[in-house]
Amino acid sequence: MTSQTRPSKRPSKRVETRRENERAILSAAEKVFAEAGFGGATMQLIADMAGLPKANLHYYFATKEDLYRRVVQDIFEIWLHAADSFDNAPDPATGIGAYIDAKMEISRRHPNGSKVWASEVMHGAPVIQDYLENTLRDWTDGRIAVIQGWIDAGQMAPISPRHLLYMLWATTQHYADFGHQVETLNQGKPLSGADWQVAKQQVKDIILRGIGAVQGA
Amino acid sequence: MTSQTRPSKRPSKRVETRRENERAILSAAEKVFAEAGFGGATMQLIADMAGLPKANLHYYFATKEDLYRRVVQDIFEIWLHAADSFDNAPDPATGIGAYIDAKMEISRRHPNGSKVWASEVMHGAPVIQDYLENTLRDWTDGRIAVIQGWIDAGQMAPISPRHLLYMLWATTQHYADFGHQVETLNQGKPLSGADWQVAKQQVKDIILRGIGAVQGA
DNA sequence: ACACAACCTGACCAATCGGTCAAGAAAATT
DNA sequence: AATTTTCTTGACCGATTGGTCAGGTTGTGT
Repeated sequence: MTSQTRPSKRPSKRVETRRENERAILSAAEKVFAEAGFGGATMQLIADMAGLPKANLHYYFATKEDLYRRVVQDIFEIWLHAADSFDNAPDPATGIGAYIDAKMEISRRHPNGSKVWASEVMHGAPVIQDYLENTLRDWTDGRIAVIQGWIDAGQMAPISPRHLLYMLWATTQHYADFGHQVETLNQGKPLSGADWQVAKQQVKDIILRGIGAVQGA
Repeated sequence: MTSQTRPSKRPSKRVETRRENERAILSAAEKVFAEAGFGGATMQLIADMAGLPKANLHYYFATKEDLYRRVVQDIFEIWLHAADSFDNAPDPATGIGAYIDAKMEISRRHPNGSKVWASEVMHGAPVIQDYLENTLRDWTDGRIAVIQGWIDAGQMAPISPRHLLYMLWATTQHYADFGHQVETLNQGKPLSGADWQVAKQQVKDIILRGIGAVQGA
């Protein structure tokens, strides 16, 4: 009974430590990669921030690129799942509005992840090109179909769904990727809760009005 | 008469060579910095691309950081002057429309510069923080006043001028910074002239409609 | 033609990087 | 308690980097 034959029982100290260390490393790596870029980041800096000796990082992640890949993949998951609110929406105002909310919240809560993602794409997506060509392309095609459905149903103006998606991505991610610029122009202070509320509302207002989104079925 | 006492005459071979070399270096540097980031870029790679020995780079630009600073500053100038079309516009549709056109054209013609700028800001603006705090802040305040004037004159909806600017920056720069993603989702082919036309028109349509821009005085 | 300044560059260097490894510590298994 | 497995870490290494420098070349003014 004291043994851990049942996997649902309290995890062994080994497993727990491993999970903690991996989380500490990934968290530190996300921050360092976001602040310095892949080329500017050093394993030593990540190790220091994670509170572990450098050699220990290489025990959990064989190479710098492996570690980086994990960070990018984790972000991609979050990024992709933000669109769950997109589906099953009765009308564009609800669906797109919820998507904007979700993506703005990601920019607010995961600014470092957003930056890593942006950096990866900007440099030609060296490690996640296959994700772009498969997962993201499929995802995009699906949402385009949904938007086109709304257009066909006369629930919004006949715009290009694809470019609308780009617009949503750009506008929401700007608050993370260019957060430093936004902060500098905000007297050097981070956006307050109220500021975020205004930003979020304004993005929704302008875009939803811009595409002539109709509320209700 | 054969001498070059008059500065307006044909420049000496020395001056000409210097200008050519500097331009070659800056052009190569922009590309390499955009593709690899500051940390990932190497002086050797820039030198190879510029067709010069590495030591020669250090003759024209003392350090890697000096070279990088010049690249960023040059971009900033272009970026800033895109707003000339903004001023003296009779109404929001004309002014903002022209600004969108100008910035979309920059994304199309100077994608590398855009990426370098984005990368610089994303990493906390280590070399152009003072530009952000002074030049850009003044510039921004000025345009905010212009937009507020339009709002007060009832020529557009009462939105937050500041967040509108962020939206314009984000949407237009997306086509440069995330150009690789856009291209991947476009069957892996670069946007055609027609594609750019559609993108440009759509950004203008949605935003101008979104802010309730009124044409004419 | 001469002298001076500007420009060019191969060879070189100290510093830093990602990654390795062997030897030991800690935990799990028997 | 013994043994095996997993984890930890300081010391180390080859490779690459930004930057230097001495000596040569080229252009310019006199």
